[in-house]
Amino acid sequence: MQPNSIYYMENTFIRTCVSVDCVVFGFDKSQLNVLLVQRNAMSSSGKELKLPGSLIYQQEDADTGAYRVLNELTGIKKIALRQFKSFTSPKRISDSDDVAWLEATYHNKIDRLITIAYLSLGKIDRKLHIGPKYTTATWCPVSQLPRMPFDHNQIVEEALNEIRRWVEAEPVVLFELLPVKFTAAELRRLYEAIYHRKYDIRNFHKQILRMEYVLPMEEKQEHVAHRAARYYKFDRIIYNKRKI
Amino acid sequence: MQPNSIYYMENTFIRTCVSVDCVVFGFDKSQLNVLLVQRNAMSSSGKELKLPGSLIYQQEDADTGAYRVLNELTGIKKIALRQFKSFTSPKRISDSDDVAWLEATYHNKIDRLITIAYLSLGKIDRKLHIGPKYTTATWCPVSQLPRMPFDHNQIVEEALNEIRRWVEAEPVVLFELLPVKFTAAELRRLYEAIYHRKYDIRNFHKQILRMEYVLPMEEKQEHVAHRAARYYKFDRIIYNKRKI
DNA sequence: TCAAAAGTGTTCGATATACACCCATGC
DNA sequence: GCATGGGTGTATATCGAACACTTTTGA
Repeated sequence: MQPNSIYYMENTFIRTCVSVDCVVFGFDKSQLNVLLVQRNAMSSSGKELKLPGSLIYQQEDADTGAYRVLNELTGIKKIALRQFKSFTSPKRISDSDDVAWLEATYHNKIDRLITIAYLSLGKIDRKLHIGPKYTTATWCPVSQLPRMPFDHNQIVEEALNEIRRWVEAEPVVLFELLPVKFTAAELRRLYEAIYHRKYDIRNFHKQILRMEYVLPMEEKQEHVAHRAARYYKFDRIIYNKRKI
Repeated sequence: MQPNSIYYMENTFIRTCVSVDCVVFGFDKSQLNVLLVQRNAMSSSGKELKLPGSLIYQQEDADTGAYRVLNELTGIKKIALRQFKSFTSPKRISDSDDVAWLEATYHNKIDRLITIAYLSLGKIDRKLHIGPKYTTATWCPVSQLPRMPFDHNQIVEEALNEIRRWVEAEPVVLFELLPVKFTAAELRRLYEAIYHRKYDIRNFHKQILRMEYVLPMEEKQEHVAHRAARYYKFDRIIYNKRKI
């Protein structure tokens, strides 16, 4: 029996901590932003911003942990959330700064850590009620993300793909990213940000007409230096009645 | 500070084992089947069949663990595999039979276990080279699944949704489920099994024409008690060249 | 009066759906 | 010759893409 056979390794099954990390997207005029938190400045690596996350507790499942993280961060109780991938590489905590930060934060020696990544969406103008764990939270445009600890940059990359699948399965989530009343151009720019392509304005108006749960309002923009745009609103009742 | 506040709980972050469980689908004439293994008969619960799976090792990521499980089970080295969801509820190992089986199998007290579920596809007529861990493996029609341990029934349910997403993203996986040469009717019945709906025969032929990587062959069925059907084959080169 | 963005219609090709009859083979 | 399943074509609706000009408003 060789030392590296599977039989030799049977007594080294991992026992590991498990964390959740949340990629919360917001939308601001023309681009997607990610909500990042500041980790206590004790690093020389310059990686001060990271995804909000937490180890999960003994009696907690991952969904509950993710809700807890977002609630501590934003004060929001009800928020749509979607697990999208686990990240399990043994190398994901190889950076010594990251190891040191983990041990300082959780008062435990942590040799392995897997994380379950969640996707969520928020309105960017909502006030954040930041809990005691983090000092600041920042919306950061996805095109200008800093280098982050662990594999958080990769997690955001994959979240950007997942958001399309989510929108296709449940278009309602789009309207989590927009104000209650929004213009056709705002909705179009949101699609453009998510799908990373341009949409023809005329065709897009037809597309809105087909979304029977997006209702035109009488109200229009005011004090804009061009023809005022009509506002639309999302109708949840019609949305829930639609057949798919 | 209340005993049940998050601060109190900070010293009870989980350290847990992590497993992978693989849902391997096969296709047989008209329905999807799942590859199940027999767990050593020591239970009174009647839950003898389960998804193939394993705890993962200290230096192994989950993908590697899933490849290892399938390789031990089938002897196949190269197999398409897709992580699709983690299952983390503390209650998923509440059944006492399941707890006892875990401890007998892994020689460890296991109080919590999260699993990362994988989806894979195999040809149902392939000979299985079953490794030492399990005695038998069985293809079980998804319509006749037994009650299985842990949350394995739920995992299969979710895999049945995931397979559609996978097929849409990478249609190549369909042909993992079919023999090298197959008839239009076989491909159609595979779609019907995956999408759980009927397809019109004439329209389906047009759909095959549009799949430029599905080539008609000269060869036809022989010794069938009806008009012989043409065989088709999947052309991987054309498939890889296609623009999406 | 100008700059800036809003709003609007038609055409084309591709795709999805509905639908009914003849063909080849083994028994 | 008959039962069984294989193979074929047309018509309609919907959808996505391409494309240019007029309208409204504040500065």
